[in-house]
Amino acid sequence: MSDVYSISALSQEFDITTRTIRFYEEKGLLQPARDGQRRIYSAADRTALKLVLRGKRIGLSLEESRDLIQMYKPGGDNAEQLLLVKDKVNQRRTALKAQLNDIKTMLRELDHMDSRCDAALTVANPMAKATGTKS
Amino acid sequence: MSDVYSISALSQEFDITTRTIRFYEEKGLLQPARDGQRRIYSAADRTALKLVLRGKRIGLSLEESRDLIQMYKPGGDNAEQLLLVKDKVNQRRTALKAQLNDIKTMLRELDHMDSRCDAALTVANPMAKATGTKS
DNA sequence: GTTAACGTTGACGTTAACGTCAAGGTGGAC
DNA sequence: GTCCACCTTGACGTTAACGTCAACGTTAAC
Repeated sequence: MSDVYSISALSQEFDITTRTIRFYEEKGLLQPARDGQRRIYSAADRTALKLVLRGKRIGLSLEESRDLIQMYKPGGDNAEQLLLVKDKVNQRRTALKAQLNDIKTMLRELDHMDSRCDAALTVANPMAKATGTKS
Repeated sequence: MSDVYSISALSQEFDITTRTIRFYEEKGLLQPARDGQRRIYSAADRTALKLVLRGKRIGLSLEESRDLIQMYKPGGDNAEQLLLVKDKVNQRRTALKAQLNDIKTMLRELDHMDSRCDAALTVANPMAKATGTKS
């Protein structure tokens, strides 16, 4: 429950290099506090880092993740800002839904290929049982 | 229903440059036939290209897409090959399911942010109606 | 027969996202 | 006080995925 972290602690937790973490700071994705020279990461910084890494896993660029993090933050702006954020949120949501469909389609195709492999294997060796990995 | 395509026809259809298509060939993702010098793309080539582009949308590298395309192809190999393919298929499937969960989580968070924007807007201006974009 | 549209092969440039290495500061353990 | 593990800031290198440009072949239209 120590709610501050060193750079190496975060790098170990998420299995990334310290260089990567510093790089994210260069790009404006993180703004850790300092103790003298040393970087001190808060729980919020850690959360932001998690967001970036999840963003990477789903194919977002660092710039896109930075925008998302920005949207997460202040919240209490004027109406114009809020509408702009809402718009961006909805754009991203539309993109994610499309991506979700792409993934579902590919999963169906992989299921299909798996079945066909099983079929071919059964023909080659009717005694062996297919390993059930589906769903 | 013309089942062959020129490089520019495909580039227009998918809104990519001809350079990109040639690059994919360099990387072994496409192997179009030739009419003299000219590249001739079959329906199968076109399908492979679609797979690559979908792969990109969901964050796959070209190398990963090439592997997937390879798995789609022959089918009638020996048992050892088939088991290897089955294994790769299942690895990819596991990864895609994880990615699917990441996306669903992010979609939920975006929904949440959208609601909070609406709430903040309603406080600022109780008369205006929120634009329903959800689900 | 020449022009315009389309194609070809290099070859070099660019951007994102880090890796790698050098040179040095710093704080606690002994 | 002197290691040593950890941290710092540069600065240059690298890989993937193309963009861009030059120089040239080809073919259907006029």
